[in-house]
Amino acid sequence: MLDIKWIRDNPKAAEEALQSRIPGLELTELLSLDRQRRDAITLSESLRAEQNKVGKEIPQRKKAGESADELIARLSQIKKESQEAQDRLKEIEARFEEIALGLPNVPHESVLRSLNKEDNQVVKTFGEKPSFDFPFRNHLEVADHLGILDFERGAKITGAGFPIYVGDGARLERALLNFLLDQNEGRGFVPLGLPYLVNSETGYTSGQLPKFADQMYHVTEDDLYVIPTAEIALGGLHRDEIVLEEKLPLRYTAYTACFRREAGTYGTEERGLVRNHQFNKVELFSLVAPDKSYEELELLRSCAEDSVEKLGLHYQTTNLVSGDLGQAAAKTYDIEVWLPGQNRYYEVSSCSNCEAYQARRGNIRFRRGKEGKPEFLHTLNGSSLATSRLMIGILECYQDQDGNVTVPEALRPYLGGQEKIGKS
RNA sequence: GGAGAGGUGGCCGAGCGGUUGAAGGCACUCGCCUCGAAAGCGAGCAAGGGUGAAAGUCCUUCGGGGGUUCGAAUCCCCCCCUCUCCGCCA
Repeated sequence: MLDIKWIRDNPKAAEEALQSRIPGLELTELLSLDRQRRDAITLSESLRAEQNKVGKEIPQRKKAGESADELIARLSQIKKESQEAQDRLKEIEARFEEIALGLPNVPHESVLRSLNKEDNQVVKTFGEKPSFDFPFRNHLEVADHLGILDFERGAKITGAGFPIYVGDGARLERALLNFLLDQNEGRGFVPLGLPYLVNSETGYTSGQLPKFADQMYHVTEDDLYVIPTAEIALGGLHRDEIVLEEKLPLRYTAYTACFRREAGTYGTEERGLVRNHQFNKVELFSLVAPDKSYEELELLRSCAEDSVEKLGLHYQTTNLVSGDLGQAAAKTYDIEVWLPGQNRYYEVSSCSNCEAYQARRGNIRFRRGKEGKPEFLHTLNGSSLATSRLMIGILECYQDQDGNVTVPEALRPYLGGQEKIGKS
């Protein structure tokens, strides 16, 4: 949600900024509804004020022993008009919200305005593309050889896109999760175990609802949504709260499974673990004072980068162009690991500053000092990291001639010192 | 899932149809007092929104939504949450 007052005062700037994300977007209807909305509020409230005023005279009349019948008759007329005005206001507000809730965030000034993903700017590169002096196997071939992933049976018990991790595959991924959680906890992020199902209010807060409802699994019986990322649950954590400034920044980390319907991405060449309906991810989430949020974004980014570096994988970090940003983000860094089997970089982390977009939707505020007015704080999220995709990188980049996989050193303590994954 | 109790301001807690946006207390802020502090005394202390240059003014909000009524924190209906007991269960 954007600040309607800001849009009202800077309609041109707002429209231009949003057009860098959605070509041809116009704010004229929103602005017109805003005008209508405020007019309707004024009318409705003045009628209500009169209603209250006349209402207060009635007990006085009665106390004085006079008849109040005439006042009551007048009041019912006012009440009728007032009711009509309120109904009209509700209608206008519903339409206003429908549009306002659908608008994405305004890109930060350091974000290149472009609709072309090709323009994403590489801001950092680590390592180099690995080369192999033996016949290279992609992660599916490695996993098949080692017997550590089972897609067929995953499809049997659920459907396509629900892989099963087997034996050392399961252990390796668990090692990744534990490694990342320990890293993050060491950086001062409070570990949380989160619900995987969220209510619709929480869905709205993060910006997932209403626009992307079709990307989430929905438990209609209880009207709960299955989280596509821990970010959604974390966004709801401090909903409707006013936190004291000295509590900031609030930093959290959590592992959750993530569930995505991936509607509309059917039939891609993304085989194996690249894109699934269920995958695992460790998330970082910060709530900070507005003047600290861009500093915090760099922190999230460096945490994620550091973890990838410790795993020894080649990656690049990009500053996304406006057209590639997620709904809630004002600025996003993607960290992309080179996956030789796909012959391209793939996102393992996305770190975003959502500024006050989510805070406004979820009414998450803070107070400066004891006297200060509550203000919206800024929220940020970053993956750290998507372990399913990391698995691909490890299986492909750490394979040897015999099809075995060397365990990255950073993970060995999490596998009881095991150095190799071989055929079992 | 069944039965009961309850959800009021930052916190505790009164109110149970009409100047109650809400008594009282705690916490907090300012002033007095003090060498300083505590205690004591005095004053202040919700959020959101409309309008206005501002002072102000008006509206909404006592878990959420609907209803009864001229008028609801107070009465009725539905839902959510918390607690206790029973059932079920990892």
